[in-house]
Amino acid sequence: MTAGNGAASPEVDDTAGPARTRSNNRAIALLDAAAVLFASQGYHRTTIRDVTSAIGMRSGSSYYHFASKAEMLLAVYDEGIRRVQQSIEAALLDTPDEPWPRLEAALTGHIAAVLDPSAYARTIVAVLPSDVPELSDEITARRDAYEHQWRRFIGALDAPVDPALLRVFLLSAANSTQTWYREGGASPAAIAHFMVDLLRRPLETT
Amino acid sequence: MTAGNGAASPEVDDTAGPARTRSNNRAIALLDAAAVLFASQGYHRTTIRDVTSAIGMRSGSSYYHFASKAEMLLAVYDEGIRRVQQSIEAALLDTPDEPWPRLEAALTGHIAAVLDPSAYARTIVAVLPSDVPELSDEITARRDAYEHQWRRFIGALDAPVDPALLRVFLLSAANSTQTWYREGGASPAAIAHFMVDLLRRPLETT
DNA sequence: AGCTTAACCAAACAATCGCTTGCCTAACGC
DNA sequence: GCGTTAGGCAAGCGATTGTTTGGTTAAGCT
Repeated sequence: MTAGNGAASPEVDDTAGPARTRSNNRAIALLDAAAVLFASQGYHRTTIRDVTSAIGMRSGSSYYHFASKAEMLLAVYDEGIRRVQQSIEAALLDTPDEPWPRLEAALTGHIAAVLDPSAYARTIVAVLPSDVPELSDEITARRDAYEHQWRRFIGALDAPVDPALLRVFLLSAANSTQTWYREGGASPAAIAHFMVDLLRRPLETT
Repeated sequence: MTAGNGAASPEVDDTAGPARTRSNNRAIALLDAAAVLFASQGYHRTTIRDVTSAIGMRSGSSYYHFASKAEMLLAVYDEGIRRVQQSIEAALLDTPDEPWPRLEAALTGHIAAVLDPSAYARTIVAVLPSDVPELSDEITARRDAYEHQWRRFIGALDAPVDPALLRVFLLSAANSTQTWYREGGASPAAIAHFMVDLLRRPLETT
């Protein structure tokens, strides 16, 4: 009697949706919804009931796929990092093997991933290690691993500046797009070009 | 069993602390603790019990000073903005009236406020409007008002770049100090100088 | 056809949250 | 001294949270 019409189906209307097959794994749909909610509302404001009801599922069923809310976040996090790196490699494909163009391409890939509506990458920016103390170490490790690979892009420039400072500034500026970007604005490539241009060309007017 | 040996003093040990005078207003102590917790843990992970027990007070007593948790955050927010602006004006005092030095001084003031251990300004960076939907409008208004005044610093440069983009990049980079800054690192003035230098001097090596 | 089991639901659990209520006490103005 | 009241405590309220438990259904192999 899951779909009773006389009695109440209190949380979810299950009239729609594709037919359930055996291993039509809804864990992915769960992660998709979780990514959007984690990215837009943060970890704490997002409840398991929010995530499950977004795909027409009851809250308890989530625990068939993920052992806990924290583990669900970790799965979103991993997929998010996978997608940023994939986006960067895609942008690097048709790029000449020179330091500045490579940096610009990497920034393009990073920004494109952060602005992607799938929201997986956005979760990495939105959910900080301090938000989930129980996962603080694991989240920090993943963030560090990702940021560490940026050293090669910065280091290759051989510029007369502190590479660590330049790295954090570039990444934080790139992540800020998530805050102010609106539909129909400049493309990720244009934004990345603007950033690189800021560094290469002197702004001095006098 | 925090202190009690015979009977229970379940939450707080009240053996210490200065003598209570009539209007020795503990609302300020409450705000001080709230600022630290909001900034380090975020809004949702911080409970009224966390804040009150940090200063040896019971949770209910908070509502004598603040009507709600949200109103408490708003008070921290207002004080935070007051302190950033005050910090900027202090840095501008002995600065020549020229665009680039003024921008550098403003950045110095902003960074110094964000790194201040009082954590009031840090709360502005840590707590986003989307974290507290009921206060979204009020928080956004305060953020916008603050960011808006940065237009004069950027606009005065008369540089050949999109001033809006330059503004968000500079502010997000300055705010990022909160994430990576560790005790004994470069001074706010040095960090600000580094940022301005990135813009003024070309990094091109070839 | 029969059995297994992936996948889900219904219902409740204990814990914690923001917040309210009623009471107490001591500092202050008169 | 005396009444007022700022300031705080003790205790609990209702709502919501992450999570558990036991049952139900149908897909898929044999």
